[in-house]
Amino acid sequence: MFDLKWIRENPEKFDNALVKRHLPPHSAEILALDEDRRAHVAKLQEAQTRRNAASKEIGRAKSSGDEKTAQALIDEVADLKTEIQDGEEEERRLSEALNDILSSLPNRPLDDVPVGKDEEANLLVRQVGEPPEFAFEAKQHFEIGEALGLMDFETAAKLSGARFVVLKGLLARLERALAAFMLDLHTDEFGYREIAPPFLVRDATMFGTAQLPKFADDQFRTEDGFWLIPTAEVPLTNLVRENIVDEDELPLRFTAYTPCFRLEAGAAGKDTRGMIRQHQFSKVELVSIAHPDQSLEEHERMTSCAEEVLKRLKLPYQVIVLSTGDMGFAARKTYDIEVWLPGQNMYREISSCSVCGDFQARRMNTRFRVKDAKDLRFVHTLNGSGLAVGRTMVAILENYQQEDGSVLVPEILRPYLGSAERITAS
RNA sequence: GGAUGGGUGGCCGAGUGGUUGAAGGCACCGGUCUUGAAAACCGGCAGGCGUGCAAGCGUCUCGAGGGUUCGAAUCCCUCCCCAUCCGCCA
Repeated sequence: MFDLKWIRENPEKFDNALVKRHLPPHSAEILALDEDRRAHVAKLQEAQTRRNAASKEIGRAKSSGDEKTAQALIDEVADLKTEIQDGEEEERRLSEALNDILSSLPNRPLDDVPVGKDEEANLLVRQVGEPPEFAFEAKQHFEIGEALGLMDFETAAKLSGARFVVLKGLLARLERALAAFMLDLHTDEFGYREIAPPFLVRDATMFGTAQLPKFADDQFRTEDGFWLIPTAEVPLTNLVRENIVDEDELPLRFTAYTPCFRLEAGAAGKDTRGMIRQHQFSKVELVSIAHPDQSLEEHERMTSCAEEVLKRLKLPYQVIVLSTGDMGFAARKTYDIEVWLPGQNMYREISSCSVCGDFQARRMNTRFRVKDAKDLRFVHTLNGSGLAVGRTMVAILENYQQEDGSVLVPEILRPYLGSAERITAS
């Protein structure tokens, strides 16, 4: 969502941002609507002013017993009434039209975001860790998991169809261990507050983080009108919807371990095998509600918090900055963290950390009161995966695989797995 | 699913047709007092939109929309949301 006043003053910047996102310019259309709307508002308010003045006079006339003057004024006001009603309706219509456009346009990329058509234009920021060398041919995670008898896609298909998995034994426990490890790290060391949020939310919540109205087709919806969250970003960010928060409690940092549900409507044929792309996966999410002056700094910090998970798991990864063509709708800038997958011989996304500026805050109407001034400003919001648990498991299986088909447990996870050092066929 | 009661400013909470955009309290801001702080006292303090260089002016908003009325937070209708009790249930 955008600030109309800002668009009025910076139409060319606004359009440039859209062009960077490979969308046609919209400022002319928006400003025409806006101008129309303001003209109507002015006219409407004028009529309202006259009505209000007349109403007051009616009160005075009546109380002084001047029925004749009162009646004349009443007749005058009756005419104004239809004018006002028509004006209100027109104003509502124009405001809605304006809102429909504004809420369907993506956020403006920051200036330092590489401009490009798609992921080809993403830029490498840094690489950390060395891909492991194997004396044998590295397998993909699903080969490893299935051979261990702990990862079962066939049974999952029986239960739920494609893009689901059943994990068993130590792999099921590994999922829980990873979540616990990540949450402990983010809460104990990085100051995030652990939240256990609802996984079903309503329209307004999905609108707040901008899944709605544009991406309804990517979401699961219950018959009762609830949406299954596609990420904990949705409930965590909306924790402060319609709130006025204290300036000195910023930044608010939240983390949650939740399942995420995605229709993957546009991903037919992509990553059909294995756990990479599922309708349901779990993720530990990080969300910050930040002061506008500190949101960029917070973005770097959040990214480093997510990276720390991979460092401690000793998984090699790289950080890239997404190009304007690859960035999500609400983001102004996004770092993706990609983990090395020996079985695929490539880096794959395991985390995405975005700073959204005031884009979501405007949709949620989340503000803070400026100290020593009484004006209200929109907060900035950020979100990042810290990390996607399923893909982290994939990375562990592939990076820690052994020639005999077993998988070593990263040291830091062993306390969470009953001291198990190795996952073997059961 | 059945039955009630509710939705008012950052928060609590008065207010059932006529300067009520809304008492009072809390919080917050400024000041007096104090060595400093607290307390006490005095003063300020809703948001959106429009207009204006600005001071300001206008307008809308008491969950949302519609209606009655010269006039609605207050009356009527529809919808949304919340709470409590009963039933069911982890």
